[in-house]
Amino acid sequence: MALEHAILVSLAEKSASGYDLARRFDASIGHFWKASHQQIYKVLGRMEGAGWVTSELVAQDGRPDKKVYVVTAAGRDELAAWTSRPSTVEPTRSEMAVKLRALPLGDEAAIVDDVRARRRAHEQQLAYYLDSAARYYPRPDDVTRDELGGWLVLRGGILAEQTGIAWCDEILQRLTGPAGDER
Amino acid sequence: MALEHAILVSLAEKSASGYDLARRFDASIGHFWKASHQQIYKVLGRMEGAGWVTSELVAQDGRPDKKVYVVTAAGRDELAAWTSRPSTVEPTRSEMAVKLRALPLGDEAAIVDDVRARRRAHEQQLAYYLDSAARYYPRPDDVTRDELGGWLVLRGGILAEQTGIAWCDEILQRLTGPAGDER
DNA sequence: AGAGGTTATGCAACCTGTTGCATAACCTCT
DNA sequence: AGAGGTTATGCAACAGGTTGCATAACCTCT
Repeated sequence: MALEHAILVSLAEKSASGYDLARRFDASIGHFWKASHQQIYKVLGRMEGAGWVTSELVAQDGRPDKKVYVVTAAGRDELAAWTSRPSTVEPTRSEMAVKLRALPLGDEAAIVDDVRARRRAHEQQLAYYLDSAARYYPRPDDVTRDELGGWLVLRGGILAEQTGIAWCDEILQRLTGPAGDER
Repeated sequence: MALEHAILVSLAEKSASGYDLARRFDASIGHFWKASHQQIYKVLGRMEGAGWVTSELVAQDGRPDKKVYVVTAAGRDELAAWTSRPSTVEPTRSEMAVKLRALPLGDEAAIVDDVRARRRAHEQQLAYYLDSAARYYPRPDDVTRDELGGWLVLRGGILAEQTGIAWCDEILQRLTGPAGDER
């Protein structure tokens, strides 16, 4: 129910083709709302049917034609209306939590490896976010009104990754002991 | 791909009917893996077909019969095998993040209200977790091997809720100013 | 000319989960 | 006897998303 709106936000910033959107979702917005190109094409079709966007075929040289989507007035209205509706809390789904509960029934060494892998993933993502923050928002106190949303989203990402790392550390300490953080 | 395993874990702790499981999912495990009763019944049927569980009709007095599910050896094998497979990172989906990016295009007052509501929800959930921690794990350093998983999951919940509150506070401070945390 | 990569769009089949509804046994309260 | 609540199981239709595949224009490298 919200991929539509994530696409509207992205298109409102800059009109784009399905392919462009898929790449943007791989890079920035996608860190907080994943979508495959198939899903994006499908939803774009639905959105065009609803009159939220219009498309225009653009010929390019050196590469195939593309279909550029532009947000309509109705699309902007829908986006505004959506922001004024209370958001639904997305259900938590933590595979890690289920695995932890399965500890006495499963392969503890493999679970420890899995936690280590998750910790590495969190660290990598955190490094990426910190780099983005330093690059795009060098002076956080001076962010403009237009940049504010992006900055706050990035802050949320940073906080979440740091928390993920802290949780993994607590788990590893309990499972491998005080000397278990070697390697 | 993991509701099956959440159910196996729950059934391994204690055999139960679909109805019992639905209530457990409302209470404890469900905080980390939501499931409706319809979905639980559907999956239980599939699991019985796969031979992971068997069911037995149990007559009760004062209430309708129930179908009690018991984990089989194959079910335990599957659970063990699952724990040794690396977990897939569940895609992040933050409606809040999308709304923040839509700030200049939407209804800012409504978004602020929404953040406040989320903050309250996080606080409520945190209070619930802290209460559970005090009640079931009064001495965290002494948790037994069997309790360890449950304790670590609860810790993850506590950390996540605290982070959620911290993020909301950052957002509110930026959107309503230093005096905006009244009420 | 052919192989392999990038840009670009899309369909079909499938899986998971949600929403809404139906059924039924049994209890308590009026 | 009837209304309303709890316990208990389940189906059908739909929505959202994933996986796998197909197509095609165009580029560069061999």
